[in-house]
Amino acid sequence: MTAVTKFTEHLDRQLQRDSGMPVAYYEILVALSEAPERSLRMSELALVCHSSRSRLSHAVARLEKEGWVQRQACPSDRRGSIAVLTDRGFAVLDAAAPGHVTAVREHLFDVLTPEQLRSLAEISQAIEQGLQTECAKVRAEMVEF
Amino acid sequence: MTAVTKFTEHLDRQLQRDSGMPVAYYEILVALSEAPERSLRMSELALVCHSSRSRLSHAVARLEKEGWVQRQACPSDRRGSIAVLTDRGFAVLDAAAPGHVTAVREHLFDVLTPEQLRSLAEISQAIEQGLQTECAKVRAEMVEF
DNA sequence: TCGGTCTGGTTGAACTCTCAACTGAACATA
DNA sequence: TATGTTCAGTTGAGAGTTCAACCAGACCGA
Repeated sequence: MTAVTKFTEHLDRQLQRDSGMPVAYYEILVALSEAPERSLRMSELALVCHSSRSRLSHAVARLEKEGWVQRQACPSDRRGSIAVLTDRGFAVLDAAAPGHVTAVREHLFDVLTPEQLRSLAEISQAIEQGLQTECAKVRAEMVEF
Repeated sequence: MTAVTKFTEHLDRQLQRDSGMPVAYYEILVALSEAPERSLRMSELALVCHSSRSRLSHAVARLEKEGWVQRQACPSDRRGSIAVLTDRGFAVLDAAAPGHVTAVREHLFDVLTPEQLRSLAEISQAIEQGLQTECAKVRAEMVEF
């Protein structure tokens, strides 16, 4: 846990300092930039970013105020709304990416052997699966009520 | 990162739901409970909890309002202040611990093989050391000014 | 002993996150 | 068509974190 918190804190500080945004917001921009048309429905975006609807809504509001993202109405479902990465947003992301990528490589990939990286991938997957079943359990409990 | 965020979110939610406190505060109580006299200077406590002074100050203020911790003046250094775990705080910790420990075992130790646990320990140490030198680098830069 | 600097700790403002409540649209069923 | 339920997303309040500014005590060289 110490390693993880130090690592994420380092990344967060780096990105905040150099690009004025927390990692969570950077990830939103990345997700949008990789999507077709640089746009995603809010719910999809929440899924991709492992974020709650509420959190994403607040975050996108901030990104929109910054002029990095725009919200559009969804034509097929009038409840929906679609977040689109603007050119300015793309430019900001483009400027932020190298520093972030370097930081990740420097403190994660460069300090581990290929063997350790393989092992870490397996470990992560095991933990994730363990929690997956947990989430299913919780959902099952919910249904009981 | 997905595994880590899901894992910590799960722990946080569990502790918040069952004991009304975030993991960060639980860790403060644990640190105090393990210290001699159940008390530590704020700076020591910050070190043990990997927390900034500011964060700890706010957190202890909240714990004090709850009646779980008390602040005392430090006799040897009049700048210092000492946080002491109260009996009520200890009782709360005692009640919170089993659930938290179970959650950690269930989703971390039980899903990994002994071999994977050993590997994870090594990996974590490597990452931490990599960041240690980084912190030293930053500190060195600071000195330049 | 006097200034300058460093250290321990606190504070307030700005920001992010969480949680619960809410709006409006879609869907199902009678 | 009316009614109840589910779904997508937003909102506001409350809580935690961060950052920078600050106070007061300790330390140190002249």
